[in-house]
Amino acid sequence: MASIKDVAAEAGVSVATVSRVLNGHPSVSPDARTRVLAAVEALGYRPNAVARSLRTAQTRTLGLVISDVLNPYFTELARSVEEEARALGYSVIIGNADERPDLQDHHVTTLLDRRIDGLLVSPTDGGSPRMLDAARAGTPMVFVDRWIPGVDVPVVRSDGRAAVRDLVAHLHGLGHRRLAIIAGPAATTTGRERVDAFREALGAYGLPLPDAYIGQGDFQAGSGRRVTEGFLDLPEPPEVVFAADNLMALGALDAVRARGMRVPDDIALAAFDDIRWFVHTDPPITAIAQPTGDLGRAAVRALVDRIEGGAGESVTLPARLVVRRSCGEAASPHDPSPHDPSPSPSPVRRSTP
Amino acid sequence: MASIKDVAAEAGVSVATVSRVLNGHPSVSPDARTRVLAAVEALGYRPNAVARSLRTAQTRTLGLVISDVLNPYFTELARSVEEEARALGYSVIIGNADERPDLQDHHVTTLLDRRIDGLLVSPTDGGSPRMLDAARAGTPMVFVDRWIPGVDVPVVRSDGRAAVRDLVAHLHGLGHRRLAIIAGPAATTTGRERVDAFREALGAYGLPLPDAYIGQGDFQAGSGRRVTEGFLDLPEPPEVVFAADNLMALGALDAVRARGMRVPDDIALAAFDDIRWFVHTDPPITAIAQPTGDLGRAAVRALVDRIEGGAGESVTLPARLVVRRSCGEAASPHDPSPHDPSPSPSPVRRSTP
DNA sequence: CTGAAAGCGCTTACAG
DNA sequence: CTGAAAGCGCTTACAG
Repeated sequence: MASIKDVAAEAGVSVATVSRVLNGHPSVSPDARTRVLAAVEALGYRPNAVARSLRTAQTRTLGLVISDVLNPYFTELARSVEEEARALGYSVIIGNADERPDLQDHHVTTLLDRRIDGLLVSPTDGGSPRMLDAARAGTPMVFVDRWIPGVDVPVVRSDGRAAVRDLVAHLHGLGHRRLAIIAGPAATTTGRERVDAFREALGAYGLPLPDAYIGQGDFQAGSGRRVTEGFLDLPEPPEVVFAADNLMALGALDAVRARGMRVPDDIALAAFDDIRWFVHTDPPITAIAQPTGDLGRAAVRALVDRIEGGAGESVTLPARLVVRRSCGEAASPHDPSPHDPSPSPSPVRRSTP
Repeated sequence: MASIKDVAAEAGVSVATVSRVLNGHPSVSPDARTRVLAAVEALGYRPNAVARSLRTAQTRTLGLVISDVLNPYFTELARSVEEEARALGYSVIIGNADERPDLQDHHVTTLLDRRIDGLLVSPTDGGSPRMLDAARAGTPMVFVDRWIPGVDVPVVRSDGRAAVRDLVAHLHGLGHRRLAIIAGPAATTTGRERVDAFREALGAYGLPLPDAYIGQGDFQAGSGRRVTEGFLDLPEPPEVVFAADNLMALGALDAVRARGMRVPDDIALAAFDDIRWFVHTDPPITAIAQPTGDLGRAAVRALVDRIEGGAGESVTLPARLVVRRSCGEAASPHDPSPHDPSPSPSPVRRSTP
């Protein structure tokens, strides 16, 4: 592969001059510039980013460590992150932790070894030593979606509290009183917060959230299935299962189906994190939708701000409830939720007779 | 951040010795080794991968350019690629082309500039000049899923021919005679092959595939919707729509639903590329499943083989038909397809009454 | 077993 | 405007 030396030789100038034209430095004679450009063209020369990074001490690369690529929520997040980063002149390297702290650590380490300019992370756990070190050592960092309390790092996330309240209001209005939740790992903020928000919203209606109605999941489908089976085995099973993410909702659906039961007739189901397929599941699933694309973009802007020496503001965006049919029929033919600006068909429109 | 010099000073040895112990070189005295290790520990030293790459001319990194991260098929492919690469000591950088040739080019260029050791690509189009150049220039490369004819690069893919034949047999057995397809871009091999396989399979039953029944899609949901609307507007609409990927099937579902029609009663639907949600859609969707994980792993092995000077064998794995209910009820209570080793519930088991 | 030195491909003060 | 030179952080023949 041609190097800058080859280009210099071909153009009859020094490597310094080649470097200057490549970097748009103003003090280069028009003649030199054209000769260099011609040489670049002739040799198909492309600057070696590795060498450039070593010299300039910046890689123009962002690391993104997500908890699970197979979760459409994170996939969409990753896509918007890459998009915004590209717009700002950065590349992004994604590390998938698969909800495993050890894998998360592996990726953080690898990314740091590559000297990425900044790190975006949605922590799988309470924070590995490596990540905490990085934060303390001053690596520009921003948390997205999930975060670690007590660490001085901006966090870009969405607040589902209001949406969860809307959901509970919706469920209560439908006559449901025994509501259960499949929680995410207690080590994650989203794992804890969604349970807290749910409990709080239930409290407003004088409803309890007994321990038996809190199933411990891990944000993966398998746990959703197991927890739901446990709920169904209870002497008094819940009337509603609220899954704290879409994959656990998938597992819940599997469990209900395996018993030959039906949603919402036998048990209602709702999920955190909306996905396109929820419109077409049987029945369409009521879900809380995050402004995923906005989160990804805001996170990148905050991180780039930090990289450039800024403070990197934290951002919290609201989530919203999207009512469909998985919790039962609405009382009126119109959407009872004033918080649903969804352009999707009215929830009472049935896709099955 | 501590450099190798700092470690050498701390340990009281030369940087050469530090480098040797870091790289497991045998000729280092036990004493020097322990001192170096202690210094590394004390300083929290981590080798700079950028510098190492510049010096060794290898990055231990693979590039993966996929057509669309939002497509679960590619997400799963990416995951298995990363997994196998990690097992072999490589990192992978993913570039998402979003089915756009210009974006694909951007990522190929960026990846090459970073001097990745090898490139795995599922081309969005007939092959950009940059990619063709890279292949010709000897960059170790392997095509996954989609490929470009006439380029001397191994391809790891799955052959859906037999599964498509099974699908057509299934449809024919159900009494369907007017079968349509939503094709992928003609510039992609999978876009062309799936139509060819479909036409061929129809031919075996003496069924035609008229132009009006070939809709041109782009592997995105929107095109699936538009094409399906076109089909439904035909004086003689098809009885079956076969979507060449899962996202276009989603669009088709949207279109059918928007008309207040039902699958399979009003029109049957089948898709290429199975996803977990297809079990829970209304109705469960009959699909052709690729051995995605195996493809990803085989592709990495082929690429690493190339990188290490091997030939990098091409691999073709069979896809299989998974019958569900979206094409109508099977005649017997048992799965009529002998090609479906799926552990999923029997296709005639109804999840809705 | 160990260290001094060269060099990977760049960028960038410093002189001119 | 231009070039020679230093240096980024490593690895690795070459001598000893």
